[in-house]
Amino acid sequence: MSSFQKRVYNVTKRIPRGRVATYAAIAHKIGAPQGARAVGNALGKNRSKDVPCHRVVRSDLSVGRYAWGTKKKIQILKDEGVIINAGKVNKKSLWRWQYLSRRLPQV
DNA sequence: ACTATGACTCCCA
DNA sequence: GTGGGAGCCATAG
Repeated sequence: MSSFQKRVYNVTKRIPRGRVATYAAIAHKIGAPQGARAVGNALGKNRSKDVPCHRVVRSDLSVGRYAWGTKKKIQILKDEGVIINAGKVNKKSLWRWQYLSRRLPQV
């Protein structure tokens, strides 16, 4: 596994249940601010349950793709409490990295 | 080394 | 809101 993939997975693992992050935000977080597409490639290869790749969405807040289907991705997110309207996740569900060391803000 | 591909994004009409 | 086009960068072949 490449070091790029490791970085993507490590950051993705830190997204809490009930929150989402964007491909672009992850790319930026790992020091590749233009690498959103590469992040998608890396996540697309993951099949491990340890990496909650269903919590990664597009910048426009539409859900995006998923190895087991978009339907499944939406279903899991809803189960986790993420509100989805007209195919887009609620802004309030966006994970903000700067809150990492604080208590989870109310959604 | 080079080309093609894609779980993306931005910009403009 | 929508659709097309270009730019982007890690991978695969």
